[in-house]
Amino acid sequence: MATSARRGPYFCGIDAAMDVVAGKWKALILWELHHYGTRRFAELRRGLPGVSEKMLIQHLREMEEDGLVHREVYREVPPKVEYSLTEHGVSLNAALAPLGKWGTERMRRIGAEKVSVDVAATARR
Amino acid sequence: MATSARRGPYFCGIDAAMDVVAGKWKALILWELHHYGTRRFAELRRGLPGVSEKMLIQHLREMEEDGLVHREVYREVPPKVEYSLTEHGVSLNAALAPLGKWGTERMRRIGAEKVSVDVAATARR
DNA sequence: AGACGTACTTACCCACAAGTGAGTACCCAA
DNA sequence: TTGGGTACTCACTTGTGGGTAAGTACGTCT
Repeated sequence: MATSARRGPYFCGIDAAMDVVAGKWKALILWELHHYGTRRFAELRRGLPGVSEKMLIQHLREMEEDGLVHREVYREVPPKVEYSLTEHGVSLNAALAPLGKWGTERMRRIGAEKVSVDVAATARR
Repeated sequence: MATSARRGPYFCGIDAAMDVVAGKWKALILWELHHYGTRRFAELRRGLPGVSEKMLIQHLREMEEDGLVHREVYREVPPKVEYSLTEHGVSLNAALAPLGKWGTERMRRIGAEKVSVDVAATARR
């Protein structure tokens, strides 16, 4: 089956961290979960404009395997699943903060634009 | 021609930073250049066991385009090219430090091993 | 009765990141 | 004269990350 579980050997810590964050949407998922604390599948899908259901699930599963997110299933009539960050997910998110700051600075430098839909969500925090 | 130059639109700062760091060897190149200050092409190749010449050059060129590394050519009999970090490269590397720390911690947790050759190369200087 | 919402799974496809291997032009040491 | 070192370029191939679209099982809304 596809991806995940490289689990080293790594060249260094950054390599190990990147292995876990690599994937088009993982950093965003991390950020969403950190921001909202806990989110349902469909909420995440709506929060990440452009993500496909396949990739969302795949990434969530990998991040669960890597111990970054917690998956809570409620056996209810309309299915309900809640995702949240584990302590490792939280600490990873914290470790990503300086990188995010650098990236924001870079966006300012090169005059890159933001994805519009996200702006609303970001502006509210 | 291949890669590079996505230049947004980005979802957020992390997205923008990842765009620049994405690539199998970029973080390692960053680390090497930061560690040694300035390195020649062949030195980098030897310092990153397993990298192909094609990828090394490709990544170096992209990082140069992104304003992370400086390329100094000496028009000498045996060609000589020196690579070093720009101030943006240095600051990016600094922003990656917490991530590296997190990754190292994760390696300890899951008991991942390091690539051996790198250890020797690092120890030697 | 049909559309829509929940949370997925499965199959198929393609673009591109990355690997392989050879070639270039020049010089030096054995 | 063969081999190795400098720093690349170019053509070809492969692996896979990610996209698209459909199906599933159940329930409510209109």
